[in-house]
This record gives sequence, structure tokens and C-alpha cells, in this order.
Amino acid sequence: MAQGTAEVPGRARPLPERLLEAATRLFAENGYENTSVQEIVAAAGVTKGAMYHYFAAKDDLLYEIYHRLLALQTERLERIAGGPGTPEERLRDAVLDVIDTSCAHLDQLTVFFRSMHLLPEDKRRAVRAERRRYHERFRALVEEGRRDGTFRTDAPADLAVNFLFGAVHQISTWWHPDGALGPRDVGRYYVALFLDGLRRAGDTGVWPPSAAAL
Amino acid sequence: MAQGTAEVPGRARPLPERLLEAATRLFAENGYENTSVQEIVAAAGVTKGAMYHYFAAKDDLLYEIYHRLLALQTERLERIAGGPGTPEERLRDAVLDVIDTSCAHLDQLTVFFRSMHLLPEDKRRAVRAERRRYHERFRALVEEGRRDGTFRTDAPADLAVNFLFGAVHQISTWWHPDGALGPRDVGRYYVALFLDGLRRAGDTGVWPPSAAAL
Amino acid sequence: MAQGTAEVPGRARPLPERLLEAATRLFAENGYENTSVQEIVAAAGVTKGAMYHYFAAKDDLLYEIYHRLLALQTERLERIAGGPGTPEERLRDAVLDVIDTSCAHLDQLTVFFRSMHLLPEDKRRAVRAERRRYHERFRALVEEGRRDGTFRTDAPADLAVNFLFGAVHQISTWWHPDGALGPRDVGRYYVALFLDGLRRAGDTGVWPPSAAAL
Amino acid sequence: MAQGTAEVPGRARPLPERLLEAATRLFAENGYENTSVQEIVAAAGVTKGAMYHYFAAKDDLLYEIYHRLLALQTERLERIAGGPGTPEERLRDAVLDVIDTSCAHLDQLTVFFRSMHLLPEDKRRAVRAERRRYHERFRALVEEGRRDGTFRTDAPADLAVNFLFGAVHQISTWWHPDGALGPRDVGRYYVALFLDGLRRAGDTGVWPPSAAAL
DNA sequence: GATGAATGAGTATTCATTCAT
DNA sequence: GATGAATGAATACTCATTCAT
Repeated sequence: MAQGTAEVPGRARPLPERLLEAATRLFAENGYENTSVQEIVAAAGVTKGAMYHYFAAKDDLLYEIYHRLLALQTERLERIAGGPGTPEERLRDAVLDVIDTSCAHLDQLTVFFRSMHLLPEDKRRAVRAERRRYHERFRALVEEGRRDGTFRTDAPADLAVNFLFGAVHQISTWWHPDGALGPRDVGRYYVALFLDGLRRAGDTGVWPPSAAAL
Repeated sequence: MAQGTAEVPGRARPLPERLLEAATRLFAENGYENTSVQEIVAAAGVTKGAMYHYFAAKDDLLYEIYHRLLALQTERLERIAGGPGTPEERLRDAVLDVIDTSCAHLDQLTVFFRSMHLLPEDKRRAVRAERRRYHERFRALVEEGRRDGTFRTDAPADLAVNFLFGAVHQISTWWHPDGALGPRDVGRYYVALFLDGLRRAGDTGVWPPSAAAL
Repeated sequence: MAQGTAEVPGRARPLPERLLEAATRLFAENGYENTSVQEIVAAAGVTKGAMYHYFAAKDDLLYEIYHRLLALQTERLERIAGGPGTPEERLRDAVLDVIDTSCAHLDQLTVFFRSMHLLPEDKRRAVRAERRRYHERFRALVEEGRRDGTFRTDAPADLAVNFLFGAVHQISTWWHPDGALGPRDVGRYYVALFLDGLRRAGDTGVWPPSAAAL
Repeated sequence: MAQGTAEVPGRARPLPERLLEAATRLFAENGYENTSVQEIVAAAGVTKGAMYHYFAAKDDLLYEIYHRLLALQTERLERIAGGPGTPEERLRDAVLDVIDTSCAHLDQLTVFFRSMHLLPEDKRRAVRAERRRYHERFRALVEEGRRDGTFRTDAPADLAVNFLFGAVHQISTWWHPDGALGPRDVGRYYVALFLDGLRRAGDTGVWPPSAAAL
């Protein structure tokens, strides 16, 4: 009924959504610790009591931000990884997709990597479990590609996935939606660098792990 | 090599060092905002007054942690990058070295990526400038390798460096000194993945992806 | 005797009763200020709106607890005090009875003495008035016994009643229904101590103390 | 140096004392739960930080109030109970003394009985332990008097002590320093009532515990 | 150089109560 | 009768920093 507070035409967004949105933006801008609950509720146009009606604590907002991002990415990954195509094609598509969604949810990503350590132990454990599942799905894809002879086997699959995730997360520190490169540009380049590094290669002259100096 | 910071053995280390050491450990364990000045001085065995004698503010500790890590890594990078060998050899050594020092200063690295955004604007700008210089030196090395035909030119050098840094920073989230892999193991694998991805390659049959798949 | 408050067995007790019962238990366990309205209504299995339908404020629950206990005790006292028997016999029976009902309504008693001061002024005045009436009825009984020569007159009757009430109230701090002494045991002992102290006695050689000792 | 804040001539009272004094008065007037830390520090003329410099929590003030009162009364009791005189004389003096100190520390006594249940579990346990020691010392005195044939043995000594303490605590609910009765008046009457009740007595005609009606 | 008492501005959270439905 | 979302005012507690000694 009260459509007055709606900013997009149609229906007023539910309050929990508006609170999470405001929190995400403020956490990304100023950091979780430098954002007061007061600022969040002011940005959402309500009072503290309203927020505590939906979220038991400030860190519930943080948890929910993580949880939603992870749920989204996990769901997309599972769809792609379980779809048709060679392991390499599916890994390529998964990387492109995670970069897409990372760019589309840049604030969440920023908050995630800066502030996960601020969650209380139980919630942190929950996030880590969700994160592990995501990681494992990616790793399984890499191992599929190793079994079919596409990917190198001289480096642990786990480590390759960490290598990739690092690169992807880093995106939140330098990429900007108004910059020269769109998400798909970044995706193409990252796919090139990552997959060419991961692919089974002949002796390149740089890499004998046997080198005593190492 | 670096014996320079070691004091006379058996002697008490100077107070500023002890304070920074305590702060680094506590910031890494509990986060900057969850660590009180009182906890830091207690861990260093002194009182608040002593700390404020050496550091004008709590965030000076944070800044100093960043500054020292960056100064160390920049100095090492410049020595390696300016040394003998092909660009590829020097880049390889630089990557191995940054992984070495990252593992050796894991707490600093952790604090760096979690808490840089908590610095006041002026100090944050200073850190960013130092960081940029470091980044630029790495990029120059990549570009040397592009000019001599070793590295691919179909992805921006900037982006390749960001790609690498992401992977390196990520190390602080999964690597542990007591784990199965030593710093050199991680280094070898990362060098393999990164340099094989960066090296000029023939058509691998996967790239570019067909438009339909995107 | 008092079967009056029992509803049809098997039927749900009326809501106000259930709310008061829950409130009494929670107030006794955790204190009035540490018990939220939310906890009370949850314990009674309803929502806040339902409670506010019957009680205008949280302190109405508190007042009602006092009021019911006082009404009960006053009614019983008046029946005993106005009944047959010597003043001493009636006082004895009144003491036994107040100990009985105190043990039977231990939670109410506990709440009464801990939290009466938390009532708003007007309700506190109302409770004090009811309480005074109760006190006065007891005092009148003592004075009857003084007039007929049974009780000592060398201590104010008022003070003797306060003396007794203190002892009775204290019961809520040490007595427990599962302990070795039943309400009647406590009653017998208290009657002995109180009435033997109150009875007119010859010079016992101890009293008055010599001035020096004081 | 700064003697300006001193209200009594001589030295400025130390801040912890002033805080406890203010807290005691306010807790007695308005109740612990209705007294804010802000009110306490305002009454003591300092800021919150100063209070938290000395007391870790609001309930530390409460604990300290109890602890000091108990320590005082225990010390006095032990001096009297361990002194010269018959058990009856020492018990008489102890009762007179506890009434004296109760009247002299009426606010503490009020707070004690209203708010002890608000202490966190560990502090409550500590207070109970101190309280028990006090109770036991009193009980030992009663038992001395039973052994030498002065006091009745047909009621448990424990119960007699509880009986007495209830009467004494009650004093804080009706006695006022400006009233007609001084502490010594109250003491004399209470001693009379209590000791005459406790003394071994012949059959008084009211007390055969064998009475079937009981 | 160093202490520690004191400041004061800030924080997350609680909760009795209201009111449109 | 009853719901539950929302209010708004209050609360205990924290902590970086200062400054007289």
C-alpha cells in the first residue's frame, strides 16, 4: 500500500532486502567496523528496532551478505559444472561466470574478503563450510580435466584452484565498472592466463622442478 | 642474508620493534578493530604512555606494518629485477622471492589485505603510492619479456600482474608453515602456473571461446 | 479447601491466569527487570498483543501478583483472627497459616520482597496500603493478647509484628519444598520461638543488660 | 592537591569510595535496575570512563557493597563471639551489634536484600560463601548456649539463626533514623523477643509439638 | 622516558509499548 | 480478540587519546 518509500516503480522492496543493500554498500565503502548500525538503518530509512526485528545482530547482516553471494555462486557453478561440454569448456565457462558475478556483486566480494574474520566463530564456520563446498566443486572440475589428459598433473589441483580464486578475488581491488575493461574482457584474459597455465605443456625450458637451485 | 635486523643476541629488542611485533600478531589474530591499544602494550610488556612515545596513534602501527613489508618486498624486487638473466628468469626469481617473503611474513600479509581500508585517507594514499611503485616494477619486468618475445601480448601486462598478485595474496588465506608444502613448493607450482600461462603460446584450440558459449 | 481457583480439569486455564503464573515464575527466577515481556508471553504460549489486551503494562503483572497474594493472606488472617479461641491460640494459628501459605506461594513471596520497589509510585502506594491493613490486623491480635495478660507489654506490639514478619519473609530465602522440613515443621518451630519470646515472662536474669555491656 | 572536590574538610575521598557511596545511595533509593551508570558517575562528579577504570562492571559495585558490609559484620561478630562472657551474653551482644551496624548501614542492607539475585553467578556464589561463614559463626554461638543448657534444643539452631536474621533484615523496611526508636531501642526489644524465645522454657501450655492439630 | 588516572565520544543492543491490520 | 512489525528512548560498556606527575 505505502508505495511512497519505493525507489523503483512497482512494489516497495521488503525491509530486510533494503537493509542488506544499505549494509553492503556501507561496509564496502567504509569497512564493517567503521559502519555503525545507526548509519545502516538511516540509509535504509528505518529505526534500529526495525533492523533488530529482522537481524539478531550486526554480524547477521555480514553473514547474510556472504551467504547470499556464496549461494548464488555455488548454484551457478553447479549448473555449469554439471552441464555439457568437455571439462576444459566447462571450466572455462565457470571461470567466465564467476568473474561475471564477481563484477556484478563487487561490493559483496569486497566485504567478503575484508571482513570474514570478524564473524563470530560459529558463523565463520558456517561460511567456511559453504566456501569449501564451492572450492571442492571447482577442484573436481580441474581433476576431470586432468583425468582426460587436458590439464597438467604436476601441480596439485587444490593449489591451482587457490591460485585461480586469488586472482578472481583480487578483481575487487582494481576493477571498476566504469573502467575500460568490461567483465567479459577481464574474463577472457583471465581465462587465457589461467587455462594456458593449467594446460598440459611440453618442456618449456623454464620449468624443471628438478632445478637444484629451487 | 638479512641479518641486519637482528640485535645483539640475548639483548632485549628495541621497544618499537616489540610493539610492532605484538601489534602484527594481534591484528592478524583478532583484526585491527578488535585489538585494543591496551592489549598491544600488555603483549609488549609496557604501558600505554610508552607506546604513545613512539607511535602517535594506533593507526601508525598499522601504517608501519604495511610500510615495512612493502619496503622489504620492493627492495628485494628491485635487486632481482635489476640483476642479471633474461626477463623470464628474473620474473621467475621475483615470483619465487615474493612467495618466500610472503610466507615468512604471513601475519603482515594478512593484516595488509584485511585492514588497509581502515587507515585514514592520508596514510592510505601513502601506502597505495608505495604499492603502485612495487606493482610498476613488476609490470616493467613483464613488459621486458613481451618485448623480447617471451611473453604473450594478447593480455594487458597490468592485468597479468594483478592476476599474479591476487594469487600471491591469497596464499595468506590457505598456506600454513606447518603444512605439507613449504614456501619453495608453493613457489615452484605458482611459477609453473603463472609463467606457463603468461608465455606466448600457439593456438590451443580453446581460445577464443565460440561466441555461442558466451 | 481452596479449590475455587481450579478450572474444569483438562480445560485450558484462562489466559490472564496463565500469564500471571508464567510471570511469577520468571520474575522469581530471573528478577523483574531481567524478564522481558517477550519471555513471559512465550512462556504462556501467546503473543504480546494478547497480553496487552489483559494487562495495560508489565508492572500490572507485578502489581497483580502482590495484590493476589495479599488478598489471599488477608482473607485467611481475618478468618482466623475473627474466629474462636484465645488470642494466643488465634495468633498461633495465624502464624502457622501464614507460613503455610508462604511456602505454598514461595515464588510470589520472593517476587514481593525483591521487586516491590520497582512498582510505579501509585501502585506502590496501593500495595503498601493493603499491606498495612494486613499488618494492623496482626497487631490487633497481639494487642488482644496483651490486654488479656498473655503477652508481654515491654515491647511495642508493632515491633513484635515486624519481628515476626521479617522471620516469615526470610523463609523464601532458605526454605525449599524438597528439603527435610515441611511447612508445618517450620511453622511449629517458628511458633515456638515467636510465642515464647512474646509471652509475658518473669525476670530471666539476662534482661535488662547491664549498662556497662552496652 | 586539588582539594576542591572534597566535601569533608581534610582530604578528598578517593574516587572508588565516592563511587560506592553514590551507588549505594542510588541503589537504595531507586533500585539497582533503575539506576543507570550515568546517574552514579554524575552523582560522584566524574565520567563513566573513570568508573570503569576502577570497577569492571556495574555489578562490581553491587558486589563491593555486599562484600564490605559482610566483611564488617563478620569481623565484628568474630570479635564479640570470641570474646569473654557466657554464650548468652555474647549472643545478646552480637544481636545488639548487628542491629547497630544494620541501622548504621541501612542503605547497604536494603540493597543487599533486594538485589543480591542480580549478581552474576560467580559473584553471587562468592557472596553466599561469605554469608554462610557469618551464619555459621552465629549458629556456633547458639549451639554453645544449647550445650551449656541455656538455650532450648527443641528447634534446630540453624532455623533459629534464620529466624533471627529475617527479623534483623526486616529492619531496613520499617526503621528510620529519624523515628522514635534508636538502634539501641530496637536492639533491646529484639534481644528480648529473640532470647526469651530461644531460652529453655518449661511447658508453656502452647507448645507441645505433639499436638495432633499441627 | 614512562606512568596511569581520567576523558568523552561512540557502540551494539534491549525492550516496553503502539497500532494498522 | 489477536498479530507482529516498527518505534524510540535508554543502557552498559569500550577505547584511543591526553596530561599531570
